[in-house]
Amino acid sequence: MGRTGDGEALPQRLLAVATRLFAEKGFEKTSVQEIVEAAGVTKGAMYHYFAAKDDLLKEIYQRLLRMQRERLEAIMARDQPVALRLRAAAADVVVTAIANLDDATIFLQSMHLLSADRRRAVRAARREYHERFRELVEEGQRAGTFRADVPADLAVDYFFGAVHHLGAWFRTGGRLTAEQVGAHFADLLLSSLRPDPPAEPGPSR
Amino acid sequence: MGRTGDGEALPQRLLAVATRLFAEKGFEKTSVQEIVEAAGVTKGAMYHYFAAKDDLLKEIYQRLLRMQRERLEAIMARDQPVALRLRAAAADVVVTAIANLDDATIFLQSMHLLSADRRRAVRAARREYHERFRELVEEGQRAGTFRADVPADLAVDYFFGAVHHLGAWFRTGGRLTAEQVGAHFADLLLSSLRPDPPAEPGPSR
Amino acid sequence: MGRTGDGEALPQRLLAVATRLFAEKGFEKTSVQEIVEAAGVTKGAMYHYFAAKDDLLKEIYQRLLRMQRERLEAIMARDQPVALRLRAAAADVVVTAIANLDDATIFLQSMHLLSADRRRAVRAARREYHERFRELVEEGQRAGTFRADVPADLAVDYFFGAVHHLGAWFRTGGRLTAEQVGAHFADLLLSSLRPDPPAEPGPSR
Amino acid sequence: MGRTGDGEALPQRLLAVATRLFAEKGFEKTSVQEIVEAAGVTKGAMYHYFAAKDDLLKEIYQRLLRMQRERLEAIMARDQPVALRLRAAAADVVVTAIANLDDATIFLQSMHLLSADRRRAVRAARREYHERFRELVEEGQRAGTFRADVPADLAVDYFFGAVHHLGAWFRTGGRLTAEQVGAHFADLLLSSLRPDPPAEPGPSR
DNA sequence: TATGAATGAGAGTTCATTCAT
DNA sequence: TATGAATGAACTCTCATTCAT
Repeated sequence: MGRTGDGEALPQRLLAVATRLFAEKGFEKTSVQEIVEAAGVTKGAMYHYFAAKDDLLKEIYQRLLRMQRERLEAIMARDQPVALRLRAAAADVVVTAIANLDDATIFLQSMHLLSADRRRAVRAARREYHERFRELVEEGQRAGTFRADVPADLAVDYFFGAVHHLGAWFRTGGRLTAEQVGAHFADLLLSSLRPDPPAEPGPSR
Repeated sequence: MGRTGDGEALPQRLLAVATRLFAEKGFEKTSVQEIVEAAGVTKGAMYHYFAAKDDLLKEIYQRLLRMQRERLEAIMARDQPVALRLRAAAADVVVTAIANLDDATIFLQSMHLLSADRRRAVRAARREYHERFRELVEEGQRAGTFRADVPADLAVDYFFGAVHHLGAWFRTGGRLTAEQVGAHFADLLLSSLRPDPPAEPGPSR
Repeated sequence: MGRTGDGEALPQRLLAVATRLFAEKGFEKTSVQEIVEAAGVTKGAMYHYFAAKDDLLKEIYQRLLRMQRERLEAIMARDQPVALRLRAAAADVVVTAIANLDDATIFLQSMHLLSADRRRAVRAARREYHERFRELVEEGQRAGTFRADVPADLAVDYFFGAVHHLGAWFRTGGRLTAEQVGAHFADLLLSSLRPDPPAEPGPSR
Repeated sequence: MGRTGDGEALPQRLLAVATRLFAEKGFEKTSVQEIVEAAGVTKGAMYHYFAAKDDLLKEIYQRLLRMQRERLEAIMARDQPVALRLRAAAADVVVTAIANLDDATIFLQSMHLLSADRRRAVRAARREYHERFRELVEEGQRAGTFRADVPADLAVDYFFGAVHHLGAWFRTGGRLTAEQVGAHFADLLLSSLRPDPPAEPGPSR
């Protein structure tokens, strides 16, 4: 069949189980044995679908990157002022990251464990994503909507640092909803890019 | 003796070597054997000073946290307007993190590998540090210097996310110096906390 | 059908592929998966024709032994002086071994991997073959054509050692052709069996 | 201590045990677990001395090659006619191979399992050894003691084939002693190299 | 203060084989 | 006649840690 009694294809089930365990205990502290036991199969079954434990990680990364990329493209294509598009994109990436907090946590904690080749590939994909984001910022800078004295890539890295860090403090059911955090983060980003910087001395060159 | 021919006490040398290797290859991929070989001693010597491999990690954390905490206290004690103190603190944490980028990288990548007890302890120390930072923000909010419609802790987490993420992109000798990045980050933080937020709809409750 | 598009019956194709791979990489380092992939089928198909991986080995052995046995019988049946028949048989076994060097290599390298039962059977078949060869030697010894102070079976083992070792050094396209090597080997065998051994002290008892 | 209660250093004991098991069951069918159990230690102890299972094989090879090489050198250095020296060398290599039949058996059966690098190194060492042997043959050919119409290297390969094959039939306590087999083999070699080859047609070029 | 041999538990991975379809 | 998902057992190797010296 290719299906088990649990109503989900085995590769997907293995991936779901692995995602949960990796987020809970970390990639290296999660043994293949634990994964297959949690999925109710044997190691051989897992190695039938995934050539190595690393592959599970790779799949999780690709899944997350693909989704974020698609959402960003959709937002960028809107017919709206650049500030609105950036705000929407920023809020959306936060909400999406929270909705897939396990994936995002794993991403952050485990990328350094990938083989050099894989790491390079994942980094390239992420860089490409950041560059799309940066284009939005630069567009606003050219239009005078955003201040131009902040390097666009620095602003983007600043923002994504905050996003990646969500897993360290955000708790579902806590004081703020994912949407509220998204709105706040977007607001902070937009505020920090407003022209007319504060009177205090900024960085001079 | 307590000193080896290399002019540094053995515990410190072990710590320095471990810091470099952990940052390079990750904590779990660095074996005790590699550490002692790089330090030019044997395992027994290491276990004489550190009860476990974990202890090296703990020491690295404590060293970083202690330093950051001391610097923050000194800045907070200044007799300056709150905005200046926050700006100074923000810029300083960036410069310090970059100056100790190995430590900061390890912090981020390996905390989930500590035993539950140790992790709790480290988290508590870091939370305390963040709270001191938050007090600055709240002081400014009460004084009307900073906008009050952004939760202070969210703003702090936002900022420290960016700081923790430095290791992912900052390169010594790159386009920007540590000081320039610190100034930019501080500027972005202060900008985002300015009163009269942008006209676009912010988050409502 | 029993035939694939490649114009060869599947069992034969599997055997041919396995022979090549076993000779290249060794029996144990060749996985069933590799064999079926190289043959362009799936595992199930192979297990339909061969009950076990061992069976492929058995077939290769039997094929080689059967052929050598048949050729030896034909030569022994000739109406020629015994020296000519032994020379012809010796040269032929060399040429045949070289023509089927993969089979011979596998024979030598992998026999110890067979199950005890199979190994016994293969050994018995080979012993029988060697005995036919020995009969030739003994016939010549009785007739005075060959020296009688060398045990016939020892001489045969000596010769077949050399034959089995061909795979270790013979290279097609090298300095000597298979026929030349066969002639030399036959010559060395016949020479060593000539009466009137050399003057130096032979083995005394 | 570096010594166990059994009065032999552990690396040597492991090597001895491994040699016996490899000869009995083959390298690949002997697990590391079996080796260490037979030696009465744990896996870790073995890996403390041997970086890999392969290393045991390498050691066995080197031990055998070193010994054979030393004996050959000693014989070649004698002040004797070349025929006597070749006879002595041939008889000695047989006796030595029988005295270390386990090593020799393993050599033959398992060399193809070594990594490419190691295999190359072992082959080079063996080739060098064969070349020393060949020099003896060539010396005799130049002196007219041996027939010159047989390529010296072919004669050497012929002889060593027979030697390598000893493990397939020689049994201690059987009809012939190691010394008798050595004498016979040497006799066969010398006989086959006698000048004035048999009247029957030899290989023509 | 330091050595390094040895442990013991477990890691990821491989693979011949089975079997429902 | 053939598929390929799944098993289960075994494999080599790693490693933090201990302890007699």
